[in-house]
Amino acid sequence: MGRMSEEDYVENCPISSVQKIVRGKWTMVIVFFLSQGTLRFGELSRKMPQVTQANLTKELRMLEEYRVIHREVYKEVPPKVEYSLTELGVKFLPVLKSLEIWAIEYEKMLK
Amino acid sequence: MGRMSEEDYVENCPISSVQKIVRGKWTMVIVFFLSQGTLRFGELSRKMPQVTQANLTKELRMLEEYRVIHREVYKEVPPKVEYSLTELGVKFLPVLKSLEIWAIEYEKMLK
DNA sequence: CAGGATCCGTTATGATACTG
DNA sequence: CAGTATCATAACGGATCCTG
Repeated sequence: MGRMSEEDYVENCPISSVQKIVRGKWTMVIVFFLSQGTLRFGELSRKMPQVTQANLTKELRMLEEYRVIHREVYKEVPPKVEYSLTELGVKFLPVLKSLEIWAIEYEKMLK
Repeated sequence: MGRMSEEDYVENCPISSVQKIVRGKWTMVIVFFLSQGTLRFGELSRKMPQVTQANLTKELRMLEEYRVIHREVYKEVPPKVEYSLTELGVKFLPVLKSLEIWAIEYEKMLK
């Protein structure tokens, strides 16, 4: 493959393929929490009280579909579902970190 | 400041303050293009044919408001407006880079 | 307990036409 | 050239109730 022209960037650039993942309102927060270890749905939900269960479910399903997190269902009563980062999810942590660094720069700038 | 508890993350974490910037559908693409140099509205618009002028304007205004880009208006006829990255915008480039790295990992994973 | 289903208002985005 | 204005639609986000 040759050099990518600027004109093709929007179509071909890798970022556009993952943008829909990053754009989820809670994806990064979810990844952050799961970076500290496996969590059950209820635990995650309690850490993010602003998010309704319906929306949390939606985001989790999206992250699962994109293979950022893993969903383990235990066939028990009462039901038990655990979420954890996949390998791909772990590899996302540097992105989270660099964004955090920028966020700090951003806050400094506001003063 | 002491350690941030997990429970406070969503409210206090720096990321939430910049999330709305990152979440813009075209913000990262705009920043990418401007990282290569100043561009006029029309030039940028031609590089992103998927985006309507109206929406491009909105995103540019948002990025300007958040001080990621600078908007220079020349009082001429015909009008001329140039966009460029601010210092803060330049500092965002590592984030873009780390996301790109992850995106490449992501594509590999799909095979 | 985990999350599915539904309703519904708010944003986001798009197409198109128009203007200083 | 660099937008605005208008209208229409789609996606998002929240609240509420339901179920294996």
